[in-house]
Amino acid sequence: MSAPTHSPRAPIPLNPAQAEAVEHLNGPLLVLAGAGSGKTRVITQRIGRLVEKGIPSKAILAMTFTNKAAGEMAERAHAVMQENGNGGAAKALTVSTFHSFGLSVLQREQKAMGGAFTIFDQGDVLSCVKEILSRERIGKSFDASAIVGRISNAKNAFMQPEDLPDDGKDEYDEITKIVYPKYQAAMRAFRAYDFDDLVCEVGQLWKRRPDVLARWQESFRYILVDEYQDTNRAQMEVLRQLCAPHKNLCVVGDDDQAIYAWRGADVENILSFEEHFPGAKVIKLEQNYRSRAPVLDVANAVISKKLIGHQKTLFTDKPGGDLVQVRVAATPQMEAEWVSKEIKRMIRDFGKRPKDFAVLYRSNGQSKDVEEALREQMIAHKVVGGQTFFERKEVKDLLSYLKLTLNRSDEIALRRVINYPPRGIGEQSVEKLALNALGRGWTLWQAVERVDALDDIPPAAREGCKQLERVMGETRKQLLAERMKASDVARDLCERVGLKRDIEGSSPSNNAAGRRWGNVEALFRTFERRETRRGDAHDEVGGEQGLAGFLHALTLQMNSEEEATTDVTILSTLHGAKGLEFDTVFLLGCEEGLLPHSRTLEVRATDSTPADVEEERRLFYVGVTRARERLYLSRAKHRVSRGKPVPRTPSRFLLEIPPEMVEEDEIREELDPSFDAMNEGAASVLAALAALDALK
DNA sequence: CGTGGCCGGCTTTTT
DNA sequence: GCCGGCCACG
Repeated sequence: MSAPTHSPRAPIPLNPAQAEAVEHLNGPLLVLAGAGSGKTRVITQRIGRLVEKGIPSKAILAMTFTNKAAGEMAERAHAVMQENGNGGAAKALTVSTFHSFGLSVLQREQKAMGGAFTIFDQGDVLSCVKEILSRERIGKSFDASAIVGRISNAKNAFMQPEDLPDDGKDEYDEITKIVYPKYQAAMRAFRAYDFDDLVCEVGQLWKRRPDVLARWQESFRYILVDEYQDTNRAQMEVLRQLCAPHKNLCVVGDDDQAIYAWRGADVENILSFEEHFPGAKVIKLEQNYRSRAPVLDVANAVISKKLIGHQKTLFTDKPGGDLVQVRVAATPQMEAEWVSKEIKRMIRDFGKRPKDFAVLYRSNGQSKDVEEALREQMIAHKVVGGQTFFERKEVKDLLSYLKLTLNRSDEIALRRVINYPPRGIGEQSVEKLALNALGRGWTLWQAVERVDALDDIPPAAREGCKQLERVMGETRKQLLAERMKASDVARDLCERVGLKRDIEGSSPSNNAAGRRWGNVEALFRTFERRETRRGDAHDEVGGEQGLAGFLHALTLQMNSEEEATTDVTILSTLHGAKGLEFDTVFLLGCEEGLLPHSRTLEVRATDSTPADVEEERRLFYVGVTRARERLYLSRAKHRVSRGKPVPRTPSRFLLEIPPEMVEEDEIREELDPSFDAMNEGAASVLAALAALDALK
């Protein structure tokens, strides 16, 4: 992570607004913290202050949005306590995301009910809904992911199946009204929770069981929430429940940085905080400690055009700074090439390091050209986000076997591996098993186990079922009875099902086989790393609990392969860059259709969230405010989409910036022979465009 | 039942 | 231009 949001300024005293926020300890408090205004510092100082005042740190709960943010905040809070001489209290502090907090509540409360449960990721949820659609024989050609989106929206709004209106606005509302209850029933039968459940099932549980709620209210008497603008209705309800008796809720956020409405976040939470929590105090932090004036001017210019929300204007007392640079390239390839050369130049001429730079863009697909160009210039870099490792087929397959070992009701995991590697249980046989299960009230796994009691299963499939049952039985024994380490269990399992053999046999090349098996081995290593790390004594490593805990953690932090990557240039989407800051920021693709993205410009029937161009504006704002010293905004004049070259127009946000605030220039073509190969693609695009023009 | 090839569609952001 | 789904064949 290359975001030391604090280091050089730690000794600077709090400004009056910050101090007020730190000292206001009791009752609801809303801190409207502009970008770079020291909000994390306010939260951590406030935690330190609470502890100084004698509040036991175990009664304090700090909520963040991402795992990364949680880790950072815990670290900084510990540092503050250390400074205050309360280092001993640090361990008992709880800093977690809403999702992992929800998980631990459900885990603790359901221990009595016994048994492991599974967390479904997007892919699992999608399979589940597809399964329901086909089982229910609901017409045809519904977009399952659109339905998933609507269900998720309902959950985010803290709505149960019966809370959905009978008269939906469109056919997707209607189909969702039918599917949602069936989906919930299936999830409970599978002993599975989806991401949204981790929050709203807690709210539902507390609603049903005031006695349980009372216990949690007693254990957490001071709540702090970061990035409050990104919370959804369900999260707000959970907070409201938790704070009901003491009202000690401090939320920090910035409505100008609300960029997750598409995922159910409700800006109303921060806009109406004072209504939700009567008597709330509101404090605005407007002094920016991060960026030079020219960067801030652009940020203010963009955000002042917004239509709703709390008005804030950031200011700085840092003098000087370079004018914001706007660059226009012929193609995205040339844009990327220019970025890489500019970074190289600044490293060479000004002693900058790779980590001083970030390249930001709207969508993951834009990273490819930049990666290539940076590789060409030999600049160390890292692409954040862009789901990768845990999405790989072979990784998901192995994880499914392990999930199934712990929770044999997990039908999605079972379906994934029931015939992988092939063991004679084809699609027809799976459907027969499922039908039998349905008719007899068994789970699918029970149908596999009791295949002898079924008469319409072909012999090959019958054998396959017995084989699978044997494999799973042995694995379960190793894990539960012998309490073997997860890494060893996983290795044995692969051996038993012949995973390596299958990968080698089914891969197109030796190379591909090596890579795929390498992914499996990487997963082994991930297990081993956790087993050896075990600094936190309360985490069991072996056996059922150890594996279950680890699988949950893996699902909740899919893409954080947290390796201390230090001195590298960061490539990230704008969403992924929130909360980070860099010396120099390149914001690529400032074009209509990309930023704002075309998906928000043209509405589609399957959309589950109303498109909002204002959110794109805030996204642009987030990108701009990541820069400390220098900011570059760039765009390409032509881009290839769907195989065809398309002329591009500058982003409306670019046009809204007063011209005197920026310096604009064309990126001129370099006569560097080593780039001939790269420019070939660009040249052919230009040639095609010329041909197109000639036709007209 | 399993495999390979062909055709078609489309492409945001993530706990 | 790429990936994924579908169909036909072995």
